[in-house]
Amino acid sequence: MKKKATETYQFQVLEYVATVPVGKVTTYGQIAKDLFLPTPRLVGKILHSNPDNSKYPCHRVVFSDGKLAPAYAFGGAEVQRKKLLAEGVTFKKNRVDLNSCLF
DNA sequence: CAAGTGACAATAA
DNA sequence: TTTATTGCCACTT
Repeated sequence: MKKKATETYQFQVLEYVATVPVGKVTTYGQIAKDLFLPTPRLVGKILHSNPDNSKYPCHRVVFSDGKLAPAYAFGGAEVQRKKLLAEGVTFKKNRVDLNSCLF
């Protein structure tokens, strides 16, 4: 696969998400911070424009509060919660325990 | 080429 | 604790 010289944040974010190990979750702000994105909104846009949501574990990306995303691709926040729980992510009531699962 | 849009986050009340 | 509002910039059309 050939990469264009125009390295958009898109690819970086996708790769970052792919780097997140199972049983861990990351927040949009965390990604933005690590990838030096100007704003966390871009992460959401990028993931929304994700070329292949099945290839990248976008379900491991949650809000900074530990809340799940409104879900557009993975079938719903409830489904996402169940999926993350199956991966070993600890949940706190309605939020992800970022204290232990934040990558 | 230009304008609109948005899987957010931080702050305020 | 919650909801509400603002700011932010690349991606999509």
